[in-house]
Amino acid sequence: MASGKQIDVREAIMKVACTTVQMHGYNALSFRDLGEAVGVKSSSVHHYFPTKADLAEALASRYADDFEVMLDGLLKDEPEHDELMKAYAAIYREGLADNNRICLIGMMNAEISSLPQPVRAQIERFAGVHVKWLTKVLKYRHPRATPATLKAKATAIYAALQGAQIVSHGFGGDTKLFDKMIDAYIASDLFS
Amino acid sequence: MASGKQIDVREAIMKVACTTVQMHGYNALSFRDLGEAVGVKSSSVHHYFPTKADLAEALASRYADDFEVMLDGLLKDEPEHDELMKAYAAIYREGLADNNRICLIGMMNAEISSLPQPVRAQIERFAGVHVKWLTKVLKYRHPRATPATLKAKATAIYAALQGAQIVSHGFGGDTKLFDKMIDAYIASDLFS
DNA sequence: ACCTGAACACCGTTCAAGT
DNA sequence: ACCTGAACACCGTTCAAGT
Repeated sequence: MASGKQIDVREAIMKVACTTVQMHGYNALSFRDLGEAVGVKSSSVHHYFPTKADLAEALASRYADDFEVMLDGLLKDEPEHDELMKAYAAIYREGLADNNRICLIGMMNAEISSLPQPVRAQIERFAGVHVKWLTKVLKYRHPRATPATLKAKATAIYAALQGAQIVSHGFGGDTKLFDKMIDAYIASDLFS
Repeated sequence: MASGKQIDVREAIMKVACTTVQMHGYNALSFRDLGEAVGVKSSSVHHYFPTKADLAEALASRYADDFEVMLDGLLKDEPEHDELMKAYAAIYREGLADNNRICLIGMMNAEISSLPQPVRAQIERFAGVHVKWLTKVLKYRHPRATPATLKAKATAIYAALQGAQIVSHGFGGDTKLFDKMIDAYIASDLFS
């Protein structure tokens, strides 16, 4: 049987809130707009998320969870290194192509000063998930490289993609610009 | 003789506003706080900058101007390529080390949806200044490379630095993290 | 449990009024 | 020219009151 209505509303709030933050940012997110979008008053939104920070924490936590599953899924078919890296870059590209959305955590990185500690913990966890995954992928390519070297490169790749996405976001979600950056990353061996 | 008081107030507003946006973002910038910081009421701030967007445009425009001068200044002594790139990366590092500030335009890239066209034009001009300068630097190294290849690499370097800075910003302005990313960029030949 | 309206101190903006 | 207070519709948040 289907879940109660309260879960639907909570779920609807999170969906709208996530895409809104990805498009416009945490500070541009309004509880009144959020309520209107899901058909309740802003005071009802507070019933599910007592404060805006609580909502941000829930969004960041689930976003990290989803990426952990998604990234592991990419490894299932044991694809080649270059295909894996292209698939990873494609994730960032898809956000831009769909209403000029950027990574939720990329946006939160910029707005970090507005976000309290529990949200920051999720932001760091998200980065950890990405760096761990990229380190794993790089290790197959460079089995004799030191863990520190692999991790540094993984972190650099993560940052480079966040940067390519945010700069492209500033240019109206220009996917052609994004593609050129990715090609240049590949040409410089940053991805290999 | 010294300039009139109106210039001092206008100048003070811009200085405080610039660092505030670099630290907290455009959407976190308040005309009331701004007035309090410079000793006037918020309605007086509107006398110098009719709207918040006008202030943002003035900030972005001057920021682009300042970088144009600063970057050209780096070429004056005709330093070696590697030194130039390290000097370029050091600019981003300095912001992080000073109250976890990020590039004004990097922050505006994230908050682009809150910014009207005149501000976006300055954001694009700023990116143009950086890409043009980086292309020039890269051309000395690769005199036979095509303009398109050089520009693509220059754009990728610009985005990679923006990303390294924003991710480090999310980690409390962690300059050690930033340095590791830069080292990985250098190791992968992204900067050469 | 879920929702609401009213209140509070905030926000950008406008404007008539001061000097 | 420069500054102000008051008003407007917004904002997150709280809370007593409903069902």
